[in-house]
Amino acid sequence: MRIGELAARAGTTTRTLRYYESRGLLPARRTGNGYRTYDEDDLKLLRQIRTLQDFGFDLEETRPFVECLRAGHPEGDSCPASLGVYRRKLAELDTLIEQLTTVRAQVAAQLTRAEAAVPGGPEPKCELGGHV
Amino acid sequence: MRIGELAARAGTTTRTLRYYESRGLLPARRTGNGYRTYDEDDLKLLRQIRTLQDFGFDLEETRPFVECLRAGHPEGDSCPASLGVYRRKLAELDTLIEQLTTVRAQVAAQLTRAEAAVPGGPEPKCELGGHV
DNA sequence: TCTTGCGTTGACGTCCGCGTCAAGGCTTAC
DNA sequence: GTAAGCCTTGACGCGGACGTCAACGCAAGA
Repeated sequence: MRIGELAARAGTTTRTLRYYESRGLLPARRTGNGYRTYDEDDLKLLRQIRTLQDFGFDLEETRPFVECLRAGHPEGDSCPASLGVYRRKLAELDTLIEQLTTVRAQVAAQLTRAEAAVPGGPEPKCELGGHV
Repeated sequence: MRIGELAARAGTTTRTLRYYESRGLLPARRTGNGYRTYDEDDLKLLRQIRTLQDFGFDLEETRPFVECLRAGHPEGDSCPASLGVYRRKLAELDTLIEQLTTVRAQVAAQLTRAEAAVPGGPEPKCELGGHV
């Protein structure tokens, strides 16, 4: 199949596929007239990449999975290198979630304090005891 | 004080201060020779910006806080607009944390599944019953 | 006087994953 | 024949918050 069809079947764009190729992630065979050609295996590789991208993996982080599939393994994560990426991503996510949770708490505290200092805030849920 | 001193006192760079000025966030007075001049109030504004930046606020999101201080209020969050930014940021953080938590769970599940399929993973904590 | 160390503006570089032309060639349907 | 719709490469744009020159001016101490 050609690039347009592959892109459509994977729910992405031709620009993206050419970008992946430029990164050496998804090289393409060529027909006589210079058109890129892909097969079902390429679609599988592409879907692996897209799934990981949707998870927030960097493109480079998808490379071990792609190479694993290309090496003939049934799944992209059937190789130790892929597992390593999983583990590093988990640690990264844990750190990030923890940081964001901390920030969230600080912002919430600031909001509470500021709301108390400026009672005339928008949308007071109800007037508790305050005779106006 | 001049730009270098202000940057040092706020723990940032002159480039950053010029950038803020270009965004209209922290305009500077000028001396006769064209040098930027700042006072203690500017330092306070700058610290407000930096604190919010450290929390992950976009530069534009710090603007209401800066304007609030410049309007003479004791704190950057003494104004309704600032409270609005707090609330939007909280909602944003909640959404983000939730998404990341979901992704984390999915990645963890993938890792568990893949580890089971490829038992020869690195660093087995201990050998349970497996005679080698 | 000369060097050092401030300051100035302007402009390009960075990172990442593409989007969006531009200018042209191939193929197919009408 | 020709128009539509695919393909090709190349190259600039974007967003955000600056970093990093370059080329210059101003000021103060040895």
